[in-house]
Amino acid sequence: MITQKMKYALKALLALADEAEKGHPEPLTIEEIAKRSGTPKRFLEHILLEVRNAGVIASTRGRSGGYSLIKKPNEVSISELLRTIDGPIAPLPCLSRRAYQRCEDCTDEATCRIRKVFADVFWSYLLIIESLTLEDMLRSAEAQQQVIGETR
Amino acid sequence: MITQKMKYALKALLALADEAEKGHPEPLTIEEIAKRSGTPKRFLEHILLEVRNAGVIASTRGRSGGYSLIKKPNEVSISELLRTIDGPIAPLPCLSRRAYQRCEDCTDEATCRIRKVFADVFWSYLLIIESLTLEDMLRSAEAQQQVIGETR
DNA sequence: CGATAAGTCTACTGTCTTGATCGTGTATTA
DNA sequence: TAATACACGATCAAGACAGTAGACTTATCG
Repeated sequence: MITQKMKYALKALLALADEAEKGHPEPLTIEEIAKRSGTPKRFLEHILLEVRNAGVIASTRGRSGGYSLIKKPNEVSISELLRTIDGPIAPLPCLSRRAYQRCEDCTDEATCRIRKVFADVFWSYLLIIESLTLEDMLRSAEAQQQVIGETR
Repeated sequence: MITQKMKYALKALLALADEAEKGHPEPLTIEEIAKRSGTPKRFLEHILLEVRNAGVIASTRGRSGGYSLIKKPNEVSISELLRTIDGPIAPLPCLSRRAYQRCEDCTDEATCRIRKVFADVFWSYLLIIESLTLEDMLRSAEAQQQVIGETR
């Protein structure tokens, strides 16, 4: 299960992408994004900070400030966002590339049957999810303009 | 990430399956399984209970009692075990068949872009993992006999 | 210059989940 | 009937999850 936070992050990015598509270069305020995405404003602050630190969006301060998308939707990787918000996506710590951790009581990774089986599943899964981008969400069928109301 | 509990469950099943393969029909005691799988004994009790309630293993009480596998390894579904031990495997509650739950603030599932994208990923993922059985783990490469030492 | 509208940063707080442990049961059989 | 095994509910500590709150910085408008 992906977390609530991840859903909020996606809704926020959808709101920003929808706005950018309309040719609007003006940033959206946290308040505005919160309204459109149905996210508690104070919680959204934290989420946007994380997404910004991941280099997907940029913020400007002061009057008429806000957030805007600084990548093209087809360059915003969903799996990267998942890692940023929810942490490693590997089923086992010993299968994670970026957050590798040896399983404490594991004597031999090479012969571990649990690792072996989940590795196979995981590689196939990665192949699918690594290719997903924000663009796939934008183009997904005849979705409404309204971001609010998307799966919470 | 799968939980520690799930890893323990898999190791316990591997121990039982290894034993069954040797033509041993005698049940293994919790104590024995705990030793072989490196699981805290008192914790393993609960895990085996759940696995038994799922119909994968059977228990006999009293002297010379213990647990034994009552399904053929190729009939023990890893995804079912995952659901039993770790809960739903769908990325969103609204995508789970057995544990379906409407997302609270979702006004229209049919047009939800988050749901749509994750649905596509999920179906592909299901295809892979639903076919996995305990047998795949048993036959996985040249694994050692010893269950202990498998990925924790 | 100062009021105001924005984002930033550090804490904190309930509630639930995870990973256990403990005590006390009940069933079986030598 | 004592010993050996599983059964089951209660409890617990630590961490994750979802959110709140307060104080602070930055930019712009009048």
